[in-house]
Amino acid sequence: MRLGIPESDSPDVRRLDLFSGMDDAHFSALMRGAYVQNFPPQIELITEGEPSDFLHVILSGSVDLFSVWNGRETSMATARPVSTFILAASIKSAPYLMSARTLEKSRIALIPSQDVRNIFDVDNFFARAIVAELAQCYRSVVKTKKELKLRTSQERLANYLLRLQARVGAGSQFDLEFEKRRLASYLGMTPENLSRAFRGLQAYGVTVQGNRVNISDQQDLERFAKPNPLIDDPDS
Amino acid sequence: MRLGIPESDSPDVRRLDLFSGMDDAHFSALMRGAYVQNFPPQIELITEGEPSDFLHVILSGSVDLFSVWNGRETSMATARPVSTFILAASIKSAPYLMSARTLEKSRIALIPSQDVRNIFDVDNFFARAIVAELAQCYRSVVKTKKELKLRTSQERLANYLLRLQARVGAGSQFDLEFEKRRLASYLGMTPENLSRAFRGLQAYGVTVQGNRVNISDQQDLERFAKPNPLIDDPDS
DNA sequence: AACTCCTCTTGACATTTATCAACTGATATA
DNA sequence: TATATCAGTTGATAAATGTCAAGAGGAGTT
Repeated sequence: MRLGIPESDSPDVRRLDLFSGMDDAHFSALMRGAYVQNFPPQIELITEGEPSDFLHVILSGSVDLFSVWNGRETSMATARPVSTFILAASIKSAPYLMSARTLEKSRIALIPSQDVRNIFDVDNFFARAIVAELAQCYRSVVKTKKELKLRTSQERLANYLLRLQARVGAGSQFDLEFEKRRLASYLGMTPENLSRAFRGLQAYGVTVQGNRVNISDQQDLERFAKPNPLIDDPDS
Repeated sequence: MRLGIPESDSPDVRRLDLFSGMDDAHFSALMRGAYVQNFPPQIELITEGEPSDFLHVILSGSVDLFSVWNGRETSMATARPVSTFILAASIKSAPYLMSARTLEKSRIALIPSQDVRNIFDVDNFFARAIVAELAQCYRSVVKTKKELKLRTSQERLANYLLRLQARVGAGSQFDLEFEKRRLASYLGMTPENLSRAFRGLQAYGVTVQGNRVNISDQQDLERFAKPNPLIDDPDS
C-alpha cells in the first residue's frame, strides 16, 4: 500500500465519467490522498455494516458485491473496471449495505470519503458527475428489483444471457463471465436450479458446455425472454 | 392547474430536506415554474417509459409506484407526504422506470426537471441535498432488494409489521396503511399467500382483524423476524 | 331485508423453487 | 496411473409459492 495514486493508474481513474470533467487541481487533490492496492482473489475488501471511509475504484479485476442475512448469502452485483462502488455509502458517511470481495486478482484505488465530499463542495462538474453516477446506480438497482419481482428464474436467466451477449458484443457464441454458482446467486436461485433453467432453455435453442453458451435461434430466445428496455437496457 | 406554487403550499415544499438549505432566490425561481394539482384516487400520474419532464413532490395523500412486465404488475414503493419521487429520472432526463398512481385524493407539486437541473448548477446547497436524497433512495432500494432475495414471504411480512409498528410509533396495536392486496404486491407475494403468511404468524402472537394488527408478544415476533438495521432501518 | 359489490379468506391443486444425496467430469496431484 | 478435489449436474423429495374456484364477511344500495 502507498499513498498517492501512481502515474500509471491516474489516467484510468481520470477517464471515469465521475472524474473526467473536473478541474485538474481538484483531481490531483483527490489523487494525493488516495491509495492503490493489489488484492489476490477472494479477499473481503468490505464488510457490510462497517463505516464507509473510502470510495473504491476498481482499476482491474472484478469484485463481487454481496449481502448476508440470517446465515444466507446472496450476490447483489459485480463491479468491473473501470468503475466505482459504494459511492452512496461514501457520500452519506453511512455504513456499507453490501460486502465486497475480489473475484480475481484486482487492482483497486481507495479515495478517502472525506476528500470526495470536500472536492464535491468546490467543483460543480464533480458534483454533477456524482449526481449522474448515483442516479445511474439507483436506476440500475430498480431494474434488477423489477426483474426479481416480475420474472421467473428461467426468464431471468434468458434475459441475462441476452444482456451478456449484447454487452460483450457477441454473436451466437460467448462465454459466461463467472462461475455458475455465483451466477445462480446473482440471479436469485440455487445452483441446482440454474442447471435446470439452462436445460429448460434448450427448448429455445440455448446450449451450454462449461462456460460456453450457444444461442442457435436468437429470435426464438427473444420471443421467450421478452426483453424490455426498462429492465434490460444498461443505460436509459 | 395553475402556474406557480401558491403561498399555502410553498412552506411545505420548502421544508423538505431537498429544498430546506437552498438560497431563497433559487427556491423562488424553482417554485415559479412549478404547478400544484389535486388528483382524485386511482389516477395514473406517470407511465413508465415516458420522458421525465417533472420532479414530483407529494404534498398530501399517497402515491403508489409500480411496474409492469409481460402482463404482470408489482408495487415497488409508496410515496407519502412530504417527499419527492422519480428524482433520478428527472436528473438524468431519462424515461421513468416506474409508473405512479394516486392511492387516495392527493395534492402534488410538479417542478420542471430542466429548472431543477439549472438551479442545481448554481446552488451548492441544493446540489448537496440532491446527492443526499439520491443516495438515500439508492440505499432504500438496495435494502428492499436484499430483503427480497434473503427472506421468505413470511419473514418479509413479519419484518414489515415491525417496521410499520416502529414508523407509526405504536405499541402492540396499529392499523395497516393500505389494502392487503397492495401490501401483498409490495411484499412480493399473492394476496392468498399474504393471508396464509398472516395465519402463519399467529404462532408468534400476531393477529389481524381487518386492518387492525395486534402483536401480543413482541419478543417472540422479533425472534422469528430477526430484523437487521442493514435491511430494516429506514435511515443508516 | 334482500341485493350487490367487493375484498379477503380458504381449500384443493399445480407450479416453482429449494434441499439433500449421489453421481459426473474435468483438473490437478502424488 | 491412481487419486483427490471441486464445480456442476441429476434425481428424488420437500417446501414455498402461485392459481383457481368457492365461500365468508363488510359496506353500501335498493
